[in-house]
Amino acid sequence: MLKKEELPVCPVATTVDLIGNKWKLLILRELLKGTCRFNQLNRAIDGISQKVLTENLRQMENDGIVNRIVYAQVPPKVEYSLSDLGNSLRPIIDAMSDWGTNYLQENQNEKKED
Amino acid sequence: MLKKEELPVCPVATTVDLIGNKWKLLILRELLKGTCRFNQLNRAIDGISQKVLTENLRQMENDGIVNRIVYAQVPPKVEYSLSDLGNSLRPIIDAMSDWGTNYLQENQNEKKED
DNA sequence: CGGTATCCTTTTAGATACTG
DNA sequence: CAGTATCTAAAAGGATACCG
Repeated sequence: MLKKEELPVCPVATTVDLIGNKWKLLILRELLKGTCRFNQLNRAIDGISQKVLTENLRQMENDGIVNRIVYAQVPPKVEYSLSDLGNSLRPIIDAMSDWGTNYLQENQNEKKED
Repeated sequence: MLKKEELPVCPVATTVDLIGNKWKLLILRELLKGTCRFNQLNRAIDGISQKVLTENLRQMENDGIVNRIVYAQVPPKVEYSLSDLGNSLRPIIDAMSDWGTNYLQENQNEKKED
């Protein structure tokens, strides 16, 4: 039996530990649109480097959020997609998208009034 | 933090720029429960240092998410609370809380089967 | 109590070159 | 194409001392 002390007690902290950083949230945004190849992700996520993208994808794969399929062909083809667990994160990204949309609108209105 | 003019057009990226890091998400979790004094926050957020807490609170204040009220008394009393903008982030933290709750339950079940 | 200031360590990220 | 390896720069965070 698992000791309670080994589990983070707070649900928010648990989620934050798994996806609470800039790059993972942006990777999620991209993969929620559908399966993606490595370079597609690299281009779609503004400012991310190959190294950082690789590192974060590996972590998400280890955490069971992302699936990685390697096609045995030349040139190589690797497809990334969300697992069921990854897909279940959609409401979080949706909430962020909704909030951001609203925020950008307000911001736009402010600029008009200037 | 990006200046307003530099904000990416993407709503998710916008939200991520404002609150997409570990400590801000945990500060939000705490302040969504209600007004809080500095040391209360410091104790409630596991592992955060005084310095990091101060820095993040200042940024959130500058971004219009957090209100800071200083009472002119000795010993000092400073209360932090969420602005309307800050409160409007609630659905995001709620979604993270819901997901985390589920994740912890699944994790618990898995361990029982071991 | 609620901070600042300073110094130092750790973590994260960028740049570049190379490879199956 | 999809990485890895290496080195460096920058950002984040910790420890400690001090203050109104």
